[in-house]
Amino acid sequence: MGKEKPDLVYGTLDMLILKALQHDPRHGLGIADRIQQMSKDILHVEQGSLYPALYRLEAQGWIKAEWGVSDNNRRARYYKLTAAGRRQLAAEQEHWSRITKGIDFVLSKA
Amino acid sequence: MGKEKPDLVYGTLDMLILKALQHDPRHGLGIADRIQQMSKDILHVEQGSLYPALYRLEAQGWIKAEWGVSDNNRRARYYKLTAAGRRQLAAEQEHWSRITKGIDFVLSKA
DNA sequence: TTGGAAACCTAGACAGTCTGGGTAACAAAC
DNA sequence: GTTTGTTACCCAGACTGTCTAGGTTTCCAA
Repeated sequence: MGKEKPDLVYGTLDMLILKALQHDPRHGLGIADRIQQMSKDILHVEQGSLYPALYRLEAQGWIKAEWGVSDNNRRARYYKLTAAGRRQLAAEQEHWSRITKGIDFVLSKA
Repeated sequence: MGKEKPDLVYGTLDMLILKALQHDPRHGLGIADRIQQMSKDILHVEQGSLYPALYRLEAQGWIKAEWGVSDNNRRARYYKLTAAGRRQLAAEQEHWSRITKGIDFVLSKA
């Protein structure tokens, strides 16, 4: 009943998507599934967050899209990481680890 | 030049404020200073984020305000944690650690 | 008496997420 | 061969939290 907190941290989705594409290209729902799986089912990505994020990332030139066919024989848009995307991923990880370190300093005060 | 990433993670401010009030009451700017200091200067809280957050927290009944006088002899609004606020802090820390664990699972994949 | 700093406050813009819709295409069941 | 379910994509609108950029009042020091 209570309003549950989201299972995502605002502002981290772009980073997670880039990470999910690190090795192979994937289509939208495949990316969401992969994030959920990699996070051991802790994180969950809604479609209404996913697609806007993908457009953002594509507009920034961090991923590139191409139409293809999914395992289930349906048309699907495959995204793959660009070189700039790789750099961006590194930068975002860097930033994330820095800030979470700050938060953890605060939280760990007795 | 480049648009710097914020030195705060969206959605964590409430938790940080509650944490900063854990032991003693403090006034607004004092809370911001304390967060910055506890985080070893990694985090920084803007006034335009701080005050709205304080009203939110007060409206939720997690903190309680009282007018007082600051060290510098200026009038200041001192906030202190309520019992509900303490519970809330615990819940938010729990949630934070759960979600960041998920994110770290994702990021740590080779 | 002017200036700076401490402390508070607010409006408006903005970004990212979520809810809740929707379409199209294929597969399987009947 | 039509219905039903699933996969995959898409979008509008609401909402939340943060930031920018203003502002006021009060105190202290030059």
